[in-house]
Amino acid sequence: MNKAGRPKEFDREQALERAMELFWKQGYEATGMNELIDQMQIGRQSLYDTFGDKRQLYIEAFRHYHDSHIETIVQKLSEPGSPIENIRQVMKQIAAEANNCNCVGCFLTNTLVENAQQDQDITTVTTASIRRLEQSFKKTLARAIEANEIPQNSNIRGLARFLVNTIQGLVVMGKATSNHASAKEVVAVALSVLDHK
Amino acid sequence: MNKAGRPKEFDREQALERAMELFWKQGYEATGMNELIDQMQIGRQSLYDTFGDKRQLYIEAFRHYHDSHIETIVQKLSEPGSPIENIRQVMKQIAAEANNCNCVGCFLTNTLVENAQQDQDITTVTTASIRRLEQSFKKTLARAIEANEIPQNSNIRGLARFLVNTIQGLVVMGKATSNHASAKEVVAVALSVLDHK
DNA sequence: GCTAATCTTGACTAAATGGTCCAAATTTAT
DNA sequence: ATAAATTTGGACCATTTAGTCAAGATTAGC
Repeated sequence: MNKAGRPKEFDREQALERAMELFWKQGYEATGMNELIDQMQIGRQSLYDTFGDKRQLYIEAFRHYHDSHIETIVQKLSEPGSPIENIRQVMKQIAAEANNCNCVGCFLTNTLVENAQQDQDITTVTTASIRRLEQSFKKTLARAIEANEIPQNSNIRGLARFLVNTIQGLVVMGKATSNHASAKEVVAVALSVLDHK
Repeated sequence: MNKAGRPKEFDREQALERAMELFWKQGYEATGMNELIDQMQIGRQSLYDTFGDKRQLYIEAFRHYHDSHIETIVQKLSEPGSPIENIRQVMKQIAAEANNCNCVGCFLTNTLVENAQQDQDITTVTTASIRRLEQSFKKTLARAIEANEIPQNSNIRGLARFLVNTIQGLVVMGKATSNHASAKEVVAVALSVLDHK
């Protein structure tokens, strides 16, 4: 039986969302617990009780990112209609987001670069996100073959990996140039590999 | 007149090389001055006298990276022989390096992700490196047109940006998968945009 | 040999870090 | 009402951080 005590005064998901925003903007090392406490608007002890330590909070924030952002891309790719058009739309949107005012890029990319290969648990979750994206593109490309939008003998695994690779590139390049026109040009060239080959 | 005092006991470039290695492996925030002093094998005060503070040292380390690594790529692209073959070789090499044991990726990419858009001076030097790469690819593609290796009407600026974008993607993906076969697949697809279009 | 300039060494500092302790507050179940 | 369970707030702590200070060492020019 749950002899539940005093209820939490904050919403767990909302606090996590705020933690994610801060980690996303600043990275793991550059973000302090005091900043997190301010931004999350919860007490210090509540934070530690609910999320463990900084590292666990970060991983939880990453999971939140995966569920709220990566899965959104997956869903858009699987929408009805032309599979290739879905891919086009997703790529265009990412190119636009990578060059908007915030310029925060992508939390997955940031985490891969800052923390993967240094922390096994983080490598596990980031790799899972990458694979999820890759599989999602692959399924969409398989549907494109069925719909006769690309040739029967297309190497869909290679194309899927290529598209994920292009996305990661776009996000990094957005930090360098913040040039939407440039990103659009890159997407146009990248998508040309799907044309009437 | 230079009333030169006691000479330095260390080699500036060598110390910088070692600082670069550490920043490269761990990033800016995760690297402490004590670690740097150990790795660089110079005294604390010598470090501050010679390089200023941590931030200036980092920027100097980045310049060192540019001179020793980025310029190497530029040089390989401009070597005599088939321009397209030069591009092929460079892309293949980067795909291999992005998946070697160290898995440190590329210092330019790391810096872009961790520090650009937060620090103006860093944004300046990283953007310059990206532009340098882009121009180098563009020149190589122009030579490819002259050599009739690609069509006269090729959009060489778009292709150049696309190739730099692909490189950034490869480095990030290397952190996620460490799968050389996958990287080779990506490069193959990417280079297919240069085929008999 | 003296002086001015530079480098080296290690002790030191003030601030910030991630994390803990504990008492008071608030809830549910009995 | 009371007891058990949980959350809250803030004081607190040990460690680490980037950076400084000062005294001694080593050089070149005079």
